[in-house]
Amino acid sequence: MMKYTPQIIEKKWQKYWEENDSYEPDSSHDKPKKYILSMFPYPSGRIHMGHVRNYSISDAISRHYRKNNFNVLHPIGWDSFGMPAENAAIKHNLHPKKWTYENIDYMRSELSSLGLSFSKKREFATSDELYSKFEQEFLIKMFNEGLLYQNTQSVNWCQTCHTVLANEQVVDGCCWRCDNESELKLMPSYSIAITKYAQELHDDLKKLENGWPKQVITMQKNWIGRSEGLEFALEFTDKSKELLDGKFDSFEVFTTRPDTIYGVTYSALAADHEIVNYLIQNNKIPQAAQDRLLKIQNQSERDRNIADKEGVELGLHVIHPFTKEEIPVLVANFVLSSYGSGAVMAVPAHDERDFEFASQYNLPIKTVITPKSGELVTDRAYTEAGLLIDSGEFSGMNSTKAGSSIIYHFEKNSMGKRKVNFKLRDWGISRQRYWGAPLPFIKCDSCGIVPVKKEDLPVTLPKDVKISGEGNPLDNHPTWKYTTCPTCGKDAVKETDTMDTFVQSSWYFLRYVSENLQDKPYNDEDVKYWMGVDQYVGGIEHAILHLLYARFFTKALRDLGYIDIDEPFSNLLTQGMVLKDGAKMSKSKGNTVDPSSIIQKYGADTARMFILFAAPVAKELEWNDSGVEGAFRFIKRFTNRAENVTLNTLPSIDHKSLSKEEKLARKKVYEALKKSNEIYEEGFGFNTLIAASMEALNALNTQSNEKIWSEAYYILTNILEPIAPHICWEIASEKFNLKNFKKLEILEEVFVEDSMKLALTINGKKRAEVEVEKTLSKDEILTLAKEELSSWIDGKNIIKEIYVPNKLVNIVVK
RNA sequence: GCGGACGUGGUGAAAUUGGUAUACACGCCAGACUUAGGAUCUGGUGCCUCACGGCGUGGAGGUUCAAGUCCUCUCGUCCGCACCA
Repeated sequence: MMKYTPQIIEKKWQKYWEENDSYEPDSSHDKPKKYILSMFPYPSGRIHMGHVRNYSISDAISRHYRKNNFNVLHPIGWDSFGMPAENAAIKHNLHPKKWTYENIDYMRSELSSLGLSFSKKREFATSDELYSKFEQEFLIKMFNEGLLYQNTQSVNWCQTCHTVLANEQVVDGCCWRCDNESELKLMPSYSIAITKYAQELHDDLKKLENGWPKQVITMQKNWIGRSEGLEFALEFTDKSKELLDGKFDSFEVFTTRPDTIYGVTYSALAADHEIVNYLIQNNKIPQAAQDRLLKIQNQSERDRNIADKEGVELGLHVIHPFTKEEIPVLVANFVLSSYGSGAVMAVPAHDERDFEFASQYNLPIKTVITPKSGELVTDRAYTEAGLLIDSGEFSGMNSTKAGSSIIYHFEKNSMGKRKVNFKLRDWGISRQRYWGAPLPFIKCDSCGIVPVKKEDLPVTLPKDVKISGEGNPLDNHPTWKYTTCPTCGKDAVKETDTMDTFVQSSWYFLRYVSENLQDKPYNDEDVKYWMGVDQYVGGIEHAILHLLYARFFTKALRDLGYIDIDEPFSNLLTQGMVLKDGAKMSKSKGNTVDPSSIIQKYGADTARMFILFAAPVAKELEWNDSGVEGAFRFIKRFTNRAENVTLNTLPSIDHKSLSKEEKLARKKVYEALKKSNEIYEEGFGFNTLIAASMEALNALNTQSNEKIWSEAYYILTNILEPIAPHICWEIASEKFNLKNFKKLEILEEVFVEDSMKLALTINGKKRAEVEVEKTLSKDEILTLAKEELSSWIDGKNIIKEIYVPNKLVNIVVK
């Protein structure tokens, strides 16, 4: 009897795969390819169950396609820049680089204990200087093409730590490390002009509809926030122009509801609109109003979101473009300067915010849209479409038609134009950090910002660095930043900001397509062959940021002439979280399960099988120790029964001559094979594939035909190999010399049966079951059914008789 | 508030085109083997009922010979966005 000893056989096969380079892709491009990618890990120190789930899924997919004769690329690497390394440096006085690369070594060994079929020769870390070199080349190109720029913008700043905080590092308005309140500060920083691609990023979501989860597409759509409308200028009255010293004649507003334009009763500006700033700087409004404006200006985004509506009168008026009435201009705290033109036309009768604001400040409310049917309500804003009233020549039109007519009118008379606006903002990539990729620019007093010369790349981090948590370590370094200007040769300083780590993860999938080239990031032929990623697997938490940035980078690199694809990830699978006791596993909650201890106790195959069996891949997975035991027991049983295999090849079997049990066993085995072909095409239902395999083993146990056992293991070790590779390699090599690891044909004959089971139902309710020969006619079957069901029919009228072949008979009685 | 997803046994979950609800597993119960069992094997297990039978996929209606599946309304849970004009 084969004894199941995962600790021994798993080591054995891992060593074998390593020594034979079993999972390196072919360098030739002859075969059809599959690029299977799991989101690369941050080397935090140890792997967690989320990693196990992620890589178990991508590994199963990779192994499946490899056996089906695809050339498979399934790489792994490390997203290795980032703040935890600096925090470790502060806390434990470790150099970030040492901490990071030691973590990588440890996690690499943890991952290999899972038996993952990674293409290891392409492994790299994003903190490798070579990777930075190519990335810096991309960034310089972006800079030269105007896709990367520097400006001064408002950032989250911690006064205590003297550093900029990323949005996600501000927790409840406070610095996540020192807990002091974070504030907004104007600082020079680098931004990538992702907004130039807003339209394409929006439009190309259509191309992903079949390959990406709907939810992710929706989230990206919302984030990009495309909206169509009308942009036009509101002109000041002469008196107001005078107040503004003739500096401003008008300002632009944007609306998605041009049909409501006759309902405009006031206009609102953002608190930091340039006109408002002019009024403040030139002392044109009372001190009290200025104070309130400054207060609103300095409010953090978070405070602003929860604040009540607040307005400040400016004493300015504009002229309504149609009615020529004078309407007041105010500052409203809910108007954002970062969206549209930072100013709105306000229609209180048909916009909730405008209504609330108008009620609060006693501004007029003028109804111009009525519902097509039903009563018009006036105690709140009516925001639906309807019919226009009191709207001059547009009265009587419906909203949609009026909207386009009004835009047409504006365009014809050069008063305004159709406009598309996006919520998406440019991507600020400056971080005042040490452990990040340096920005390859030099600041020169005479020449401004100058890219580092190509031959001087990469710009690398200094090794000797003091990381105290205060200030920017690169800026504080005694010598690092001093250099000379590449253009004029005068003294200059290097840029001391480093890049957001999302820059590295925006193109790592391109680096994998070639094997560690030293002189360029990748070969063009390799990109052509391997891209796009056929299956991307990762957590839903990256639904917006990473996936949007990577999509953008792909398009930008395309336009810069580097690559020739539009979208990087053809298919996306977002796995669910791993929970314990109903909550996400986390150290602070103390509900973690360490993958390594599970592997030690049960083996990697058990861990992998449990995690794929316990829930559908996209759903949350509740960790359950008894469930793990169940997976372990199945693998043990599967191993023990292998003793019934006596033939070392696929036997030929005369199906017709088999007993009922034997036929059923074969059918279950081939059903599992069929399932295994289906799930990789659609849905990745590993849970049902494993269930089908369990059913097959249960059915096999009811008979003892050696041929059937041998055939079954020939097939089952093949289809379970992607899930539990070690034990399947062990059994398949022992019994079949691994000859069964290839595409297997489905024998349709095992599904052909001469009899069928029929449910006998009365009014749709199952009352009996019969097994009948398939040769019986419909009438014979109905007669038989009525006999079987006589006790239910007697004394009643039969109204209808329905026979569905292979399924049921339904007799309708009254 | 807006948008999306989802509600099936004690638990995780199955269920082609509408066609036998609860596959598979966990747990539980009983038995076998055993010095022992938290190992292994066998059988049972939706709920109510002694039984006949009845009821069952969040709830209420509807379509249909037939509804977990389709339609309408409703309740609940989760997720995302959240003053974007």
